[in-house]
Amino acid sequence: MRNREETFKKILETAYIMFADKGFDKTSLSMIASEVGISKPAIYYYFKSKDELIEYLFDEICKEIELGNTFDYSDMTKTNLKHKLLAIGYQSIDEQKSDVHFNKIFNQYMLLASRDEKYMTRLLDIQAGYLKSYHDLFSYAVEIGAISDTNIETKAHMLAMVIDNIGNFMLTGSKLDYKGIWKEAIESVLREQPL
Amino acid sequence: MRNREETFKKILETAYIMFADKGFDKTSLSMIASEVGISKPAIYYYFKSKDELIEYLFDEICKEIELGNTFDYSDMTKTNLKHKLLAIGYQSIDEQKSDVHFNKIFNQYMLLASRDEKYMTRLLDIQAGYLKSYHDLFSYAVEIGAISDTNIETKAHMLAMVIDNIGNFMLTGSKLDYKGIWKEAIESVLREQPL
DNA sequence: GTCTATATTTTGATAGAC
DNA sequence: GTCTATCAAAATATAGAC
Repeated sequence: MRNREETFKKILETAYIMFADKGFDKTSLSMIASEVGISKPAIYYYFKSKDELIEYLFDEICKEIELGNTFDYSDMTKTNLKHKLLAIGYQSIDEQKSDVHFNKIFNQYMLLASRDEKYMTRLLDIQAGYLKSYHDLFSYAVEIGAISDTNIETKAHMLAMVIDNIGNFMLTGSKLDYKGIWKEAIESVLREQPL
Repeated sequence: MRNREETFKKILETAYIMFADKGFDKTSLSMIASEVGISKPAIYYYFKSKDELIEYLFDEICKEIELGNTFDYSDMTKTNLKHKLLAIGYQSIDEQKSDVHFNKIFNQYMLLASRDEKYMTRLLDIQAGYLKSYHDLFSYAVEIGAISDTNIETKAHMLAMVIDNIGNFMLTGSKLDYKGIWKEAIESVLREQPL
């Protein structure tokens, strides 16, 4: 016997994992119910349709991303910029390892978005915020004189592309030197153009 | 009235587009048949199941990728290396624009792969070949003395990450300066470390 | 809140005529 | 080769009892 809140949470957690592992379409409400330990109609007490469950999960994931979408660079200095950037990527890589489900389910929402504007607008927002967080960091680095201000937006986008795709590659199980790749990306970007 | 070969081809083309647009699960054989202009059972004359159709399409796509997975750098010189690299990325970006379906369907196979080893092994092969093609190009550049040989594998992987993810970002419809990002990636990588 | 029972729809797939 | 007719399975969703 569980109360409303506990069951609700359990459904969300179970759906998150099963949707990630098997995909939205290959995960039926019966399967989720069975895994949660309730009957299928019980799910309809909490969500009025499967699509609503999928959408609710999407909202939760979006909120969590938006929370972690900014960097703390209050203690950034001319000398520790490179260290800061390295740490950002390394942390992202480590997080990837600890939550294997996130990227799988997120990629499914990306596909959903290409067919449903409701998802698309939200994802574009997140993407823009994601790119902006790198740009803001570089702007600050320029402000404190840590780097020159040439092409900082493009550089920021380039780094975002690298770390984002590292996540995709990790999903496939390829054993590459991801931290090395990130380090190379940072060092490349920070190398100043010789005149 | 069509002959066997024509109908077969039409089914494949139609399935490719519909699977990309709506997804494997949301595209039924009835819908494909209707679009092709035949009845659903007619499809079973050519493919013994929906899964087989999906798999056949996968094989075709893989073959095509493998064909375009190598670069021609026979005419590479010390002075045109940067131009060569730029051209490779620009071409990839332009191709992306002309075939909007490719990345959509390919991402679905990536998800399939995470649940089916048959797809995974093939995709890992392709991925490895993809990364290797960049590595080989850099090795050749070292050979002809166009660049130093420090970290060339990592650099190659970094570039591959960038151009590959540009494709993903383009899929979302984000209007970024993709060619600028690629140019920045190339210039960053080619900048030699000051001693 | 959760259940059993059931309605409804759709899908993948087959049988068999032409 | 393609069709009509049909099957069996599975899914979403609802009704109504407890």
